[in-house]
Parts: sequence; C-alpha cells; structure tokens
Amino acid sequence: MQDTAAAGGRERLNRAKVLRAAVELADEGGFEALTMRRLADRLGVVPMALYKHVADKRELLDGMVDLVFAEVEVPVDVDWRTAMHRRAASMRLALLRHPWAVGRMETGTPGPANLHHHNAMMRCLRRDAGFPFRMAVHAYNLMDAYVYGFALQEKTLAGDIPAEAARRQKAVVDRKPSGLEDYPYLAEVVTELAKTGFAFADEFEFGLDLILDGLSRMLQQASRTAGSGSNSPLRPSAR
Amino acid sequence: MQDTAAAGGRERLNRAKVLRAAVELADEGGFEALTMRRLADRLGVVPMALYKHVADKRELLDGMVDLVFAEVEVPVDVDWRTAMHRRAASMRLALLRHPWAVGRMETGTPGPANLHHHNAMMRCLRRDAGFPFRMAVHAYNLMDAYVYGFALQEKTLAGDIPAEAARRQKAVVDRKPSGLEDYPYLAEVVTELAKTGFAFADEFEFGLDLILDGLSRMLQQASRTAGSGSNSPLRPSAR
DNA sequence: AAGCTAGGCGTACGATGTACACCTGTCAAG
DNA sequence: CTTGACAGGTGTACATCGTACGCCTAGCTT
Repeated sequence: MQDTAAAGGRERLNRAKVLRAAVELADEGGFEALTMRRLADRLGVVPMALYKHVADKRELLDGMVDLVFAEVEVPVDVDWRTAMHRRAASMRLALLRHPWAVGRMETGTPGPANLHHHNAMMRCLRRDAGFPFRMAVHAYNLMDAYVYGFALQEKTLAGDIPAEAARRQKAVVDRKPSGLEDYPYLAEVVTELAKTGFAFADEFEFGLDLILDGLSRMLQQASRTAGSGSNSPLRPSAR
Repeated sequence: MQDTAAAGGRERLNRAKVLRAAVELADEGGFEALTMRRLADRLGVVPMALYKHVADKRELLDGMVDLVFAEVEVPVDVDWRTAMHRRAASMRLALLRHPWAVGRMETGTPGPANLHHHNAMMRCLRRDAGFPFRMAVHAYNLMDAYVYGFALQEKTLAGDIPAEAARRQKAVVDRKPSGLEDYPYLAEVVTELAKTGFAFADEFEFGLDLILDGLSRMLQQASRTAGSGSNSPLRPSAR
C-alpha cells in the first residue's frame, strides 16, 4: 500500500498541507511530538521532502503560528469594549486548542495573519475607541500580557497533557510526611479548590473585566480632561 | 592543565554547584545553550558525571527554576498593595535576569522556594489584605498572569538575544515593496515607537497599577457590603 | 522529441539525552 | 593497618533529532 502510494499517482504536497499536518501533529502530541520525521510519516513522505516546502523547522513554526493567528477574531462594528472582550476570549480559546502555540505567538518572523491582527487591534483602539496613541499602546500591552499569561497558566495547570497536571498536584499533596503543613495558606488553596474545582473560564472573565473596567475608566477621564489645559494623567493612580 | 586537574585534587561536585553553573550557562547563552555536555565542560567534568547529582535534565530544570523563585521577594510588614507591587516588580526583574525561566516557572515539580513563595503570597492576600478566599485566588491569578505575560513579551520583543529582536523589527519594516502600507495603524506603532523608544519599565508599571487599583477598589467594595446581607458582587462589572 | 525543473528519495553527519559498565579515591569497621 | 563498601567521576554506545548534499523521475514547455 505504501509502495503503491509511493509509486502511483499520489497527491502532491504543498506548503498549506504541510502546515496543517504540523498543527494537527502538535495539537495531538504536544510540541515535542512535532518532529520532521513524524510529520513526514504522517504525510506519507520521506523527511527531506518537507524541505521543498519549508526552509527549516523555524519557518515551519512561523507558518503554524500564523495559522493560529488566523483563528483569532477581532470583531468590527461593535463598541470597542465588546470587541476587545471577544478578541481576548477568542485568543484564549485558540491557545487552548493549540497549547504548543502558547509563548510562541510573538516569536519568529510575523506572518500575514499576525500583521493583520495587530493592525486591526490598533485600529480598534485608536479609531473606534479613541485612545490617544501612548494609551492605546499601554492598553494593548496590558491586554496581551494578561491573555498570554493566562493562557500560559491554564496550559501548565490544566492543559497540555492531563497526566502532567495530575502528577504535579500529586507531587504537591504527597509531600513527604508533613507535606503542606508548613504552608497553611497553600494548603487552603489545595483543599478548597479540590472541593469546588477550578473554573478557568470564570477566572479569565474576572481579570479581563477588571482590566477593561480600568481601561474604560481611564479613557473617560482622558476625554474629560482633553478639553481643559491640564496635562492628562495617563497613569492609573501613580503609586 | 586539564589532566592535572582531572588527576589531582579537584573540588568535588555537588548539586548546588551543578544548579548554579546551569543557571549561569542559560543566562549567558539562552535556553538552547544549556546542554548536558556544555554544562559538564564548564564544570571540568564528563557529561555523565552530572547524573550523579541530578536525575535527568527535567530535574535539573526544576532546580534551576527554584533558584529563580528564591530571588523573588515577597515583602512582609507593609500594606498589601505595596507588598504586591514590590513582589511583581521583583518577579519581573528576576525573569529579566533569567529569560530562559519565562514560561517555565510553574512547570515541572515545584521546589521548596516555589512553595514558600506561593504560601507567602496567599498569606499576604488573605491575612494582611483580608481578601475573601475566592477573591484572593482571583487576585493571585490575575497578577500572576499579568507578570508572566509581561515577562514573556519583554523577552520576545527586547530580550533573550538582542540580535533576534533587531532581526524581527527589520523583518517587519523591510516587508517587500509596499510593506507596512497595508497596515497603517501598525505603521504608526513602528514609526512612533522608533522615535520615542519603548520603556518596558513604565509599560509594566502602568498595567500593574491599573490592576492593583481594580483589586483595591473591589476589596473596599467587598468589605463595605460584608456587613449588609446583600450577596456581594465578586465580579468587576459583569459584562 | 527534447530537455528543464519541481519535487520526492537516500544517505550521511554532527548534536543531543542518557543507559550501562567500569574504575578509583576516601573513610569506617575489624 | 588492612579491607571493603560506596560515593562519585569516566568511557563507550545508542536512539533520535535537524538537515546538507546529491540523485532520480514525472510532467510541462518549447
């Protein structure tokens, strides 16, 4: 079968197929499962054949990351706050689908979907919301840091591979004889969250709403003081 | 000289020395420079000698991460807000000194410094600040997500290896003929920040203050409604 | 019909983590 | 003082990784 496929008229490979297969492979087995050899196997091809479509593994990763960016929506024609809320939620879900992408979204050479995404974000903040330039940069950085950081924690605490998370919790609980008794406040967290569970979606919403609240408050304040001559305070409360 | 050192009375290795050398190596050359062989070289020893002190590379990394945790201060005997501010700044600086640790602080098996740190954090939030349990968890998650996420961006945009950052900027600017002209809002960011520069420290403070503002506002509100019978709204503004 | 080229194949090399067997200096027990 | 156990350094070897280099062939252009 493999011979017939190799000898007969098999579909030709192309860059898009390689990238899609790579994403699937990484989704299924995690980042370390993504190997040029395994990727070639999955495509029914010899490892070196891949190099006719991607320059090297770094470029392959760049392409994969851009596919993830393409999955993230930046809504238009809604007020900036719901747009930012939806895009943050959308980014979180994309990173939940592709845990291997966490921490890699801004590395490597940015692809077209990446550039489009960032441009749409800045347009929303500047034109739609009306943030002054520096404040838009601040807002963007803050939101991105939160989303990426949250995705990172969600991945290491719950996701990637479930067995890993279980092992970690076990390691904390079964800590020698006394274990957590030296750490009463940590013990509270472990026992309490073991009872009630940990809802990442709610957790995410909490921080996101708090941040968006702060930003919109600051935006109102900036537009209020815009008419007067006072130099507007662009920082939250200063110390 | 190497022979004499090998033959003569060289200092014995121990776990702490191995960990310290590993941190130095990763600090200097980045994560991918940390190799069992190179680490052994630096210690004047054969690769397999390391395995008498660490079980494998994963355990080595666990130990290294715990050294980073040990560098992060959680101030006591100050009000919760300055404590949290100082600890966040301290964490950011530690991750700036050790970029390889970004995204790895909560992976692997937690070491003693890690446990101590988390316990101290929860103690500050629960006992000193007086947050109710769920709110303390929310607050901790929010702050950690922000700090880790910010460190991630700071590392990929500025740090790790400077040459990398320069190459990235170049790649965006020299984008074929038209380049950024399809992305006017992105272009604004590139040109504007090229002029004025990008102060990560200020950027960090902005987001941190905004978050701490939100948390302290929420804390006041929670303690105000604590006396009355109303079910306290533990969420920022809910949509 | 001729030959150019895109794209798949095979072999090979250096780097990596680490299993396994060995050797040796130090120190406690007899 | 001898002995023998053991902690700790050594050497060899293997599977797996990314990828450089050269060959081969099908199919399209001329």
